[in-house]
Amino acid sequence: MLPTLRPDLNEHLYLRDPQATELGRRLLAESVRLLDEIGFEAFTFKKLAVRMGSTEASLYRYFENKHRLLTYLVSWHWAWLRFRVRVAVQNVTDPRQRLRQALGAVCEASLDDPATPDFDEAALARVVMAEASKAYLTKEVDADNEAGLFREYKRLVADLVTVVQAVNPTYPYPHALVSTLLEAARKQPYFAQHLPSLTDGGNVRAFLEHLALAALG
Amino acid sequence: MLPTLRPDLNEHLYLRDPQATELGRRLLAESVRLLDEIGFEAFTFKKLAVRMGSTEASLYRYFENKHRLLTYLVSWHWAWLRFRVRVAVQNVTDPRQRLRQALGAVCEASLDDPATPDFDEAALARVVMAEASKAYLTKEVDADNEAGLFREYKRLVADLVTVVQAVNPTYPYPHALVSTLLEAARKQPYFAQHLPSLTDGGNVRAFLEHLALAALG
DNA sequence: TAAAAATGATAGTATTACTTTCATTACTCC
DNA sequence: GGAGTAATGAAAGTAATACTATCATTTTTA
Repeated sequence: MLPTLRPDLNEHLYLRDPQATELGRRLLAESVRLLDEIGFEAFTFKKLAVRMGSTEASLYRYFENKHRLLTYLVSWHWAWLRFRVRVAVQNVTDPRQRLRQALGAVCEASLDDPATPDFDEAALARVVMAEASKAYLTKEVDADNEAGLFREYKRLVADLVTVVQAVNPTYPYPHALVSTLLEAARKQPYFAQHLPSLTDGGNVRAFLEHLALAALG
Repeated sequence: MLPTLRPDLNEHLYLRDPQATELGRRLLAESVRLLDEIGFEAFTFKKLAVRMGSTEASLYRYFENKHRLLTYLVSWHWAWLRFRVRVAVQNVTDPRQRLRQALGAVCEASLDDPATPDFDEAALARVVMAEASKAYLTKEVDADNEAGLFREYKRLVADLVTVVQAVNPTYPYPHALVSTLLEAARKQPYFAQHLPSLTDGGNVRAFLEHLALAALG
């Protein structure tokens, strides 16, 4: 999906557009695999360079640091998910059904798209599950936000808010509900895998649907 | 509250019990302030040692690394919060009212306890808000869980699950609901401060109460 | 008061997170 | 086709991080 969707991500996310060159595209694809394997803390540009047969210096020409790269990858995921949500709700008129469809898309974000064999979207979804919150849980959050680095996430939330508001225009916490649902869609599968006593073993989609529809009355 | 509550935290969290010595207690108190000021990524034992007038080597005798220290502090917060939840619901018999009281305690976790002037609980609550998820979002999550490092959080969830189940024993997702509410209780104020378009500016407690009671029917 | 435990001082290592410089290769536009 | 420009690679260097080790000194305790 990455090579075909090609969303216009905020240019402050990178130093040189990684989608514009072969090395940049390999950087993106390989970094997802490496992040998935060893996690953000152990990830370094040196390790990535060795793996790619490139050099540290070359990779630093694309991204200021690994945190920016993570924010870039996560933003891409949000852009891709927003697209999937749009597709899922199109041609559906009933507001509740639209909400159900949207939540379905949000929960199925971990499936790989076979149309893009060189890009492992399931791996990216796992990376997002484990690392996405590290993109904004930093002391630089306000500066990064000012620079527009979280635009894709905000857009996704805004889209989902309209879906929620169509169900109940008087509900007083649509933004909080949507961000809570999105966080839960990523945290609950993580808990199911690693801290099972924090969840109920299974159907995250059913949980979110029930929660959202109950909240909206 | 730290000096008075003194919960028995899992001994794998530390190398030497920091509550047992004066240096250990200063380590805890100062690390909270430093984490609050500069964040987990910039935090080092060297900086903390300089600030405390101690040495790096001495601090490394208490905690294996800064990640363990963070997990320790966060565990302490959960133990403290669990205590507050217990106090908040005691003598309340109506299940719904018990749930409201419990959520109130969860949302007011950021208030300082004036009984402990040397320990800044409001700062710890801010640290928990910004850093707590980094305690378990690592590649070591399974090993750490095996070692019991997340016991306090699980206990808090378990306590809240009983409160939830008293309201509606047939609700199918009590653990998922509780962990979602707890995450939201920390994320929503963070969003309100740094990413306001992801929330609805304000009453997190009212949002959580409405959400929980709606879900439980 | 002697033994044991805790702390401090100092030094050392491997790795991380970059930056710099310069040579080489590749692309591009006239 | 050749000149100029941009991208990459190779190599080296730096400051900070995340520790560990050793040994002397202070503090605690029995």
